[in-house]
Amino acid sequence: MAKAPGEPMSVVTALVRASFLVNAAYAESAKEYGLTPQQGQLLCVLMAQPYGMSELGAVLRLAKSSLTELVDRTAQRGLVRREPDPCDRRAVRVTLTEQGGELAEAFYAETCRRIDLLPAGLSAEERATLAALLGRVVLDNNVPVVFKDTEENGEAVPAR
Amino acid sequence: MAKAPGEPMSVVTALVRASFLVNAAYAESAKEYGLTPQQGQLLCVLMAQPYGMSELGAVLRLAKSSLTELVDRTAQRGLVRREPDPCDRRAVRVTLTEQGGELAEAFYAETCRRIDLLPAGLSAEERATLAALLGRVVLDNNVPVVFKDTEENGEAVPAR
DNA sequence: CCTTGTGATTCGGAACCCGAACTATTTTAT
DNA sequence: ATAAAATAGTTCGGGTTCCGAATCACAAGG
Repeated sequence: MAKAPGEPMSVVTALVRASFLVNAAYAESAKEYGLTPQQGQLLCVLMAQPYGMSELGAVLRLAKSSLTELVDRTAQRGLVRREPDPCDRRAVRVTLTEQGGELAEAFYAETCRRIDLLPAGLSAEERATLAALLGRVVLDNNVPVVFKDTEENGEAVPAR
Repeated sequence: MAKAPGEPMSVVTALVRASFLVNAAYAESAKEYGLTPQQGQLLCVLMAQPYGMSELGAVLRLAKSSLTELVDRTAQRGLVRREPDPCDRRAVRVTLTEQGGELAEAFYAETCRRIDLLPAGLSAEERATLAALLGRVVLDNNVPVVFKDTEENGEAVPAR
């Protein structure tokens, strides 16, 4: 049966509902920059380095055809471009254009700002604990780096 | 600049990447039941009670037209139905059919099982702490109940 | 040199998203 | 009591996203 109101939330429910919250903040941030969430995610992934399509598809967990079209649409806007792979004439590498790089940085910063507001009700120590635990879940499950980690996006967890 | 490998992950990055992880598990669970993630989410929300379209749209954070079509598709499959609102002839109420209720329960249980595996590398105490902190973030941000909370989905946080 | 495997694209089909406009009904103002 | 305004929900046009199968070009292996 459903829990009584005062009863604490399970970790499963907390993860699902937190995900819903983060998705909404991410989508709002993307919208502010005239991006769709998928385009925003593509730009964020490419901030680290150019990627081949196969690897990019693995990182984003998309079917090959889905990725081809996402890259098509994003390239159409001048934000990314396909470059020939010098080592393999079948392959292309996807990289940010100058315009795409600038938009990616701005979108990334705004997304960091918005997401950083979500745990505002926690103390610094609680934030650090949350980051440590959630970070371990992320690492344990080999989540690809769909969002880079820098000092600029919220204070880092103090070293142990 | 990017952090050194050993440096802890920020709470912002942890939230975004954890969200990616949860989304993937959710989508896999939906697929196993022949549902799309959106249909699964609709079913989960309706497990609690029937909803009017306006309230349902608010909970799911969808435009009115998006919800109309989502309900159309899900009703087409016999999983939900629209009922007239006895108090307001403009309004309809969306409720689960018997078939939809059964599928919702199965999908919900499987999703709980999958999500419950994600923090498997944490101790029971760490899970409780994660649930408490993430739960507070969820409550602080007024996240709608897009996923119900019962004793069955992972152990609850011990009472304080 | 031929066969197999890989990288990426194309295609058909479906789901999903939203804003504007519309219809029916309820609520509010006169 | 009637008209105007607001609300509930649907329709429509346009766009994004998803995927499996099929295809072509190229690389690797036999």
